[in-house]
Amino acid sequence: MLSERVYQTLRAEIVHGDLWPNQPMIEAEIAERLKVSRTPVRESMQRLAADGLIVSRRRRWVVYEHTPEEIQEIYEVRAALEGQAARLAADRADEEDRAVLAGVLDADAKQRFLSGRARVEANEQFHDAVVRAAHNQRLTSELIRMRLYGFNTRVVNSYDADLLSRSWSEHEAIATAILEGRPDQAADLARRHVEHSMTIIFERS
Amino acid sequence: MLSERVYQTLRAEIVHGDLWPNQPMIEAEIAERLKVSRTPVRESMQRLAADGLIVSRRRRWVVYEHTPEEIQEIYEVRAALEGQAARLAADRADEEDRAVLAGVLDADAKQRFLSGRARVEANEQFHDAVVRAAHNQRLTSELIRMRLYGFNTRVVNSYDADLLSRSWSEHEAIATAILEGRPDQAADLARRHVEHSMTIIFERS
DNA sequence: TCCCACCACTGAGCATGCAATATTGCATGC
DNA sequence: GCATGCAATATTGCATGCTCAGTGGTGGGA
Repeated sequence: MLSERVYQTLRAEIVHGDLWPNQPMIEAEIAERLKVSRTPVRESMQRLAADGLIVSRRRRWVVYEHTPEEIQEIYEVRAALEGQAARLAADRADEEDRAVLAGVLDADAKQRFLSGRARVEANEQFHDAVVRAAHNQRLTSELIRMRLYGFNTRVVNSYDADLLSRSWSEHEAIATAILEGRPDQAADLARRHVEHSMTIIFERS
Repeated sequence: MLSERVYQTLRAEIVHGDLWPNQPMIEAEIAERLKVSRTPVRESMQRLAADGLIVSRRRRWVVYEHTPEEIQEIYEVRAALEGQAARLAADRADEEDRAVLAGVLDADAKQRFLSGRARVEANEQFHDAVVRAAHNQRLTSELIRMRLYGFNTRVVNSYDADLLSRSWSEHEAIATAILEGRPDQAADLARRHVEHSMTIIFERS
């Protein structure tokens, strides 16, 4: 379906940062650029608006700029979900999940993360490994929705060496709690990990 | 906007149970019934599909029927969010929140709930009071999304006197933890409360 | 009688036209 | 020089027509 393709394209452009907050999104312009009619573009707009990525202001679509308060709120929701993911992972991780989790935390990955070369990717891989071990598809998709904002990438990219190191230790602690089957502790650590990264955003700005 | 009105109408019809799972939703039919053209109906379909309420099967829209596994997944997500709401409420509830929370748990409300007369409403009022005290708009809207499924209402309606009583006690315990400012305990109790109601669905079916 | 092929029909995907409305720029007056 | 009102323009909201895919029904042959 064209409308699906348009939606994916626009969403990627917003999250990746090609389209900036407050930038107007003009139906006809996008339609021409993507070589489709306005109809699939309109349908994509509805979905992007439901995702909270764009908003209609005075009969115009613009990329939405989240206020600091809203970013904090999103992080609080995400903290709850990452906590639940870690909890369920500690209960349910099978052999394959454990292998994946151990894999994303090996010495090689640590080097890449701490050096900053692939910090965003390594970070995502860890959180993906946890959520995957939770065996809950809905939780997975909700967490993807929460990570679907432009500001997430910026956060991890703003870490200095000290914070990268601290963040990695937290990952290790969460993984250990999961692998050793301590759901309450895993949930607590994961929640605090997200809360911690949240406070960093606001200290910096 | 017509498309907004159509969306609200259809969503309400699905959640309320006027439209049944697997029932086909025909664009032209709905357009005629609601006296609008097919365009706003199409746009509503996109949003309903994003909500997971309808699904396109072989080029036709039908009301989606969640599998038991998916219902369990949704409850696990909701457990995490209600837990977080209770945690934040324990940290942040102001005088007005406390009054509301006490109000929905007074002797009169208890009577109405236990007698079964207004069980669904009283249940929603309690959870609303908690989420309101959490002072997090995003968490509120995510929780509303989670309660937006037809099966939720059916759950509370299937409670017998014993379960109603047990459920009320859990509400009281959560409220106490919030009012006395014990976030960890409030979160734990709220999460277990949702998990508990979840297990009931599956024991019954 | 049963099975298969073909055809008509239903309904969604997309394009486009038209109307309504908000915005912008310009002219005019104070 | 600045404010105000009007006209032109930009852009969305909605309606409708066309096309194509999937479905079901019907007729003919084994």
